[in-house]
Amino acid sequence: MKKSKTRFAVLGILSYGPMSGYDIKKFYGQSVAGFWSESYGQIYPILKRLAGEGLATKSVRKQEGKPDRHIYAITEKGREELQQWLVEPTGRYIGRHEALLKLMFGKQISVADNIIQIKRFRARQRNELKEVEELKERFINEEVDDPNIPFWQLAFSYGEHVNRAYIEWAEETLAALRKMDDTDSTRKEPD
Amino acid sequence: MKKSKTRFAVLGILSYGPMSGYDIKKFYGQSVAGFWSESYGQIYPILKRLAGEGLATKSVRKQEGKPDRHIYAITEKGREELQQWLVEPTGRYIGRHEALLKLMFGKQISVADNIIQIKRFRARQRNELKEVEELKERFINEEVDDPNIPFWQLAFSYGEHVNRAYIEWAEETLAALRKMDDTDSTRKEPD
DNA sequence: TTTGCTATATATCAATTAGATATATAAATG
DNA sequence: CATTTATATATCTAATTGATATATAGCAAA
Repeated sequence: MKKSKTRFAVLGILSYGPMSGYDIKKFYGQSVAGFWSESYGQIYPILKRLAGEGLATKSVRKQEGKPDRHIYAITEKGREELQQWLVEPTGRYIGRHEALLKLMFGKQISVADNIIQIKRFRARQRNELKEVEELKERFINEEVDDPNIPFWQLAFSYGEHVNRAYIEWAEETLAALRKMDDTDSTRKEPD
Repeated sequence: MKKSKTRFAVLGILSYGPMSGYDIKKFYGQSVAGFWSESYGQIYPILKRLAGEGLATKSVRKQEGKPDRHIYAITEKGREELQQWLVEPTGRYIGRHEALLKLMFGKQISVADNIIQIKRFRARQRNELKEVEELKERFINEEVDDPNIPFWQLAFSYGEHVNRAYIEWAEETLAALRKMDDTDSTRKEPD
């Protein structure tokens, strides 16, 4: 059977403190944007399941105007299961960068079109890099006093390394593409 | 509605020449191992669908002892749809490296255990790097004369850049972890 | 001032993807 | 002689993604 990573992504966040599904989604859309993500479609069912299994407890905080907040807190049993997972070896991970897939079929389009795609890729990763750098700064200087910060910094550093690698590769790839002879292309020139 | 990347991963491979589902799976498990993957669970249904939509044609080659080979070939219509997709802008991609997720909850385990995990990560990526380098060499020297090789080389180069970034990050992370004070850890020392 | 956007919140659904397994034969390995 | 690896197609469950539904409030622009 397959093992859900989301289950532990949720349990892990709860180790930071009691939270709602909305909070969890926000965390994975802001703080670690770029190197992890989760969707409501899994968060809410998993929170229910965790509560059912005694790995988390649920409490409801009523609010006026807005929907009630369903707050989940990790239990001792939950923390133990989390720790057990944390020390387990990790399986192989294969990413799926669409830009790279497209490049593999680059011969089907013009060199110019390939260049456009790689430039788009570079632009995106430059932007992601900028965001990670800002995030990193934000946690160094002002704000928040959280014992998990040292580990988040390691994650930000990951984002920096990987995005820099993407950008460097894009530069090299652009240079290589510019040297390519367009007559190779299978694609028909527009009439 | 969501857009399947596998559909184009299959169509794209068929642009290299007629192939069976088995061949396609083999390609995504060998040649570009590490930066793309596909499963039978999608390949076979998609091949059928592509044939149904006139984007590919099917022919059966009988074999003795072994199952028949169902060979699919891309049609002109299929090539056009592929090219259209190739020039489309690409959506944002967020990877999910389990090792990184685990690190975010690193405070829940001992520094020593965190180090073990990062070492495992480094070992894996070192291995992946070695494999990419070998693959790259193999296509430079001997073997195969395929017009798509220049594009595969760009993909191999991607693998080198990214894996090197992973490894460098792991080194830095190990250094940072070794400086960390273990008394922070929430985890109880074994009795 | 009303329209649209953003934020707060929970929740569900269909489509996509991952990973394992079933079936069957031949060749290679120990 | 037994087991593993390779050839092949095919299917199934579970996990994941991405969009949408529902409902209220605050804010800014047209």
